[in-house]
Amino acid sequence: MLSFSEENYLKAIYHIEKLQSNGVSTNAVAEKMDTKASSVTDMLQKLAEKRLVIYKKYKGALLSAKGKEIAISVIRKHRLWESFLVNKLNFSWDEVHDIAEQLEHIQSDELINRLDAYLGFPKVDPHGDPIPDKDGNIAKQEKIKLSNLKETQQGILVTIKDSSDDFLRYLDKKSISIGSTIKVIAIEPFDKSILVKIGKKELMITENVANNLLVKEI
Amino acid sequence: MLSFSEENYLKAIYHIEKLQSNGVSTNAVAEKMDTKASSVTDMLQKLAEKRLVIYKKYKGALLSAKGKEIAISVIRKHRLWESFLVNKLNFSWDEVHDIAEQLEHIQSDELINRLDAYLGFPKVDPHGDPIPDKDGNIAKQEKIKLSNLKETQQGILVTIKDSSDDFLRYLDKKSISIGSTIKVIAIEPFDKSILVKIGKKELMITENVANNLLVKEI
DNA sequence: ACAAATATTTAGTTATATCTAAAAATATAT
DNA sequence: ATATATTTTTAGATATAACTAAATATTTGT
Repeated sequence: MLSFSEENYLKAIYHIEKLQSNGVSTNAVAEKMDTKASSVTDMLQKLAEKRLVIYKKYKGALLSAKGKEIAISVIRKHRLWESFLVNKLNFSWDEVHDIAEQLEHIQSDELINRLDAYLGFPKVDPHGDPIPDKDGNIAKQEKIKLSNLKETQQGILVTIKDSSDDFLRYLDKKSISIGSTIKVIAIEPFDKSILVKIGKKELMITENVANNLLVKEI
Repeated sequence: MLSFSEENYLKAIYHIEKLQSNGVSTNAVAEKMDTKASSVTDMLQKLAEKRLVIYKKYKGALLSAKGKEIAISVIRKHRLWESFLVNKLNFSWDEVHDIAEQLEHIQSDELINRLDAYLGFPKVDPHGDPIPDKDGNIAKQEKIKLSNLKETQQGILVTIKDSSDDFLRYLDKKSISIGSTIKVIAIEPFDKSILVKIGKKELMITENVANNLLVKEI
């Protein structure tokens, strides 16, 4: 059985792999895990020994099939627990991350499969991210950045890329949440800021904000 | 913040304290935790340093007010999670212990209080044990051993003292479960075995079994 | 009361997961 | 292409929570 720490490393590597197709660098993992590069090297060596990553000195790491399977199972647990917290315990979607970070390490396949059933086999979590099924299959999502929409197009907000507290608070203040329908009214050519309509209100957002809002086009 | 291990020690000491009013011995803790006496000594010294137990060399340990508070909060979490697993996810009450042992260490007051509300503020868990409230108050339960009942008396099974797998399987096979109404038909003077009636069936149980079934007299 | 048995503690070891500082490899820039 | 900068690894240290073996304290039985 793996430690919390090992599971967290596998999860981090998985997420980084999805962004860059090449090997995952020590530094990238260190940044994601908020730890030191030397600690990452130690852990990569250990995970390589356990055949969970393929690791070449100075060349970074990639998940093995087994490592990927474990990473996905942790992500499945994380997203199902987030769904539980929001849908059953009425947390708001920006409060649940830290608790789900703990719950994702609970070991019991039976538990997580029953939780899945109890929630009605949800396809996406409260942030709009897809929930892997029992066999590790993940439904592909057509998500594009809000900044890729053209004037008059609209989308449903499905994912927040930057999940820093500051950004989550900003969204909350502006009443922007997962599921919101957002229409692009006008794009300012000078700084790419965007005038959008959310519900009945019009709002100006920066390009940076628009890059961190992923929508499903409708 | 305390480690899982520290929390488990506090919980073990709490349970042992309830049985013997004097100081909790190193050996008693070692047996309960399935570890070595020397490991217990190490931990008691650490917990004493953190003012969570009062510890005197060779004299055993007692929980401080703070230590007791933490122990009770862990027990509250354990019992609420067991209630969730049984009442919402349809686990049977003999399957939930190991999962609850993990869930009891999740850190979030908000989570546990919302879970409590979601479950309807239950007073007892699926084993019949009382659930401490948010402030650490535990309702007293009038529980007596089935072996203390006299002929013709009856009780509702509220707690299983011995929770070994073998015993739980025995009870399952005999269809004895928390909430069962048990009537004492006759007591054999020779070996104190008891003829009981559970539902419509009569059944002979040994004194040992009767000592491990705690009932609320009705 | 004292020897034997039992319980407890101490000392020293191991494994995990982290860190800092220094060394080594790789990438970059002129 | 070579010096400089960056990245990565190694070596050595720390903290936690276990363990074993040996030492010490307490309890028990005669």
